[in-house]
Amino acid sequence: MGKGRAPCCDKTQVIRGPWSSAEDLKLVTFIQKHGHENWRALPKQAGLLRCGKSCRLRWINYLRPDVKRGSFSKEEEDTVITLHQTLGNKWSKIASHLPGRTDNEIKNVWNTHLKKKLTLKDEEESPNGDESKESSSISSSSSSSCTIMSSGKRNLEMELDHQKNQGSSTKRPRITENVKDSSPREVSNQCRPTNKPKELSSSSISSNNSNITISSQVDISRPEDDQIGSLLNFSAQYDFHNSSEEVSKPEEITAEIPFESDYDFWNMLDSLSYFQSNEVQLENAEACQSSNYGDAYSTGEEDQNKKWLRYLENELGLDATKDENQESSLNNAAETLVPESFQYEIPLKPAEFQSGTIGNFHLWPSL
DNA sequence: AATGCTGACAACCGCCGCCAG
DNA sequence: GCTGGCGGCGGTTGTCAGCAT
Repeated sequence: MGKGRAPCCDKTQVIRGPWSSAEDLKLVTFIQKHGHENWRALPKQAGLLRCGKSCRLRWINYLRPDVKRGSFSKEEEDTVITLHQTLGNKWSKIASHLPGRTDNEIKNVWNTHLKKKLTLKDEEESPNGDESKESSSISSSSSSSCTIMSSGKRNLEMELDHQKNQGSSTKRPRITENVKDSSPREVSNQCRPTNKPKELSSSSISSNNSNITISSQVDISRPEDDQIGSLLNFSAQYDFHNSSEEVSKPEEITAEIPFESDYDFWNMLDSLSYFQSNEVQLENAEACQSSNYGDAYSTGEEDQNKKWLRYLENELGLDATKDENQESSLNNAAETLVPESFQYEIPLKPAEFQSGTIGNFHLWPSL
């Protein structure tokens, strides 16, 4: 009534910007337990000082267990290009054809990579400077683009291959040496283009598994960066396969933990000294592995949850083995894992992350 | 070594469509 | 049929790592 649309949330009462691992932990834990029937109410219920939309985006684009991360394969890129010709900027529709890929990710890939490639190709194909060429290839649903694409596609594929061999090969995952925070940028390093993309797929035991295959995307060259990703594999107690509806009914637990493809990953973890020195982490890693084969689930759901939560803590670097402070911090963190309590506070200024700690929490192991 | 540029991507913003009341 | 709330979508921005100079 003359008021206009009410804002989705009070901007002054919510945290904005990159998500901390503590927030991720809260969100994942809450959704795992309660699902996400009401995004607007979720932040308050989960003890998060975030906008519901922000929670939703964070979950869908990053925390959701079936999100496939890492560089796009040539097939995926081709699929995006093809679908974009017919669907235009309907990223969500395009994403629906690429299991595990989010609309945001596809949009980013298109805007930063594919669009330029197509433009370059078109210019090469039509050096006469036909003004229509660019729009025909880039424009969303132009039917005329099919002609150009059909002729340019082979070149595009070659170029994509070339680019993979050159561009991606020189890319390095971003180093978290001096961790400012646990923002997605650091966490997402797990799947940045690596110098051995082929190895990634070959290391996957279940790359053709239509089920969750996030693990196959893990950049094994930086296993320590895969903390969130791997924990989310493990956290997939529900059948997350059905995208956004996956956790709406928490009671439908399938106890499915698609972790098998991480065998090499865990072997690599074993070879890392700092992990070797961390008994808790190894213990939980082993528990995680055994859980994959169903062993751990014989101990009951509560034990599963505890194991998962402890694993979660370690994956997030909430290392309890260092000293008493950190141990008590772990206890505090564990409390936060029980959604009923919602006892600890998130608010953490970015500066607090500079030393790699959040308050008492040890974020990442220093290398 | 320092600086600037570029690419990549997470996150935000605002609009739209659906749906319940 | 109207209204408001909510989820979803697409466009845009901000930030930072890596690279080039």
